[in-house]
Amino acid sequence: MSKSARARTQRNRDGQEPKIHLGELDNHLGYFVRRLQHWIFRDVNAALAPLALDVILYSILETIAANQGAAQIAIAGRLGIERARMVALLDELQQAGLIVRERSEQDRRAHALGLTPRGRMILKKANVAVAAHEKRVARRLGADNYRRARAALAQFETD
Amino acid sequence: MSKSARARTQRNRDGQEPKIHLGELDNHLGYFVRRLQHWIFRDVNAALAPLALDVILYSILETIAANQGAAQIAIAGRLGIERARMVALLDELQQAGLIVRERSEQDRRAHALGLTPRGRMILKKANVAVAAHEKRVARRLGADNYRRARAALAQFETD
DNA sequence: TATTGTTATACTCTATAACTATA
DNA sequence: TATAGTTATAGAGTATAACAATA
Repeated sequence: MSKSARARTQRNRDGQEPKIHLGELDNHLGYFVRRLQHWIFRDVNAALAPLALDVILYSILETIAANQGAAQIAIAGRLGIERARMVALLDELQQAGLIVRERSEQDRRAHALGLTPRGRMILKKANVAVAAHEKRVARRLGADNYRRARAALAQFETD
Repeated sequence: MSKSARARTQRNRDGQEPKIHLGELDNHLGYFVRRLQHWIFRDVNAALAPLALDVILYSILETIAANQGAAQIAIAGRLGIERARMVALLDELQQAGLIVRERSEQDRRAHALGLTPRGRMILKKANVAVAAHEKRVARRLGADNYRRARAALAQFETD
């Protein structure tokens, strides 16, 4: 190993950690997206924890609310959740008394999903918590950056 | 269930799936970030697969290259990887002959990480593949959106 | 006492395949 | 034959705790 390389394993003179550079990663949107996503994920989950929800359960509740009577596979497909995994997530929401699964009259293979009164009440509280989280994201990112990022990313459509 | 709710479990007249709305999710940066991150993750991993790498192994290689001689914990900390998980990832890179772990002369607990000649060669090819991926992201997002998103997100600093 | 690398464990997430009841 | 929901399983990712060597 070169002398300069060896030097980087040491602490600096002032006792600080040596600064780690990112190389090409600094030019890749994917790195920044992953870093932001990680922070957002933890912050929003902390915000939802008092309601016994996480961001996935919340997203399912909100999507059911916006599409009363939709089938499991439709909600799962829109949110990018495997239908096999959806089963356990809906079991959880149902056991918590937040949703109902009724057999669809049009297609008796399908379950028509809906919120219970309690589900609507919890969702309302969740939306308050998530709005507060969203403000933290905006403050953290800076108001202008937040607006620009949201505008830019909102136009991305998955296959 | 109401008649309108019941209607949404059906296909439309033209046989198309009924459109699923996102409700409040449409106002949350986190939803867009997650969606983009998912697409990027799959695309970059497909780009790196021919080199027997994924985006995590690539990120480690690139960061080692930019910080020759750094310790495992320093690289792991910068990339947000648990040091326990780092062990298996470095095992993989070492078995593939891409990196070396030398005992640090300054701190004999630590491993000084470095790339082998083969590691440098593979990393060079990986950076070509990732640059092509980055162009796909930019095209998919639109050149302006891509620039705005990168500029906005680059300023986000994790704790 | 604290830290680096390591091992082990448990939990979650993802991806598949197969089964049932319906279409 | 194909689809919606379900069950089961294997692999990957994440989070912890504990240990040996070293600081």
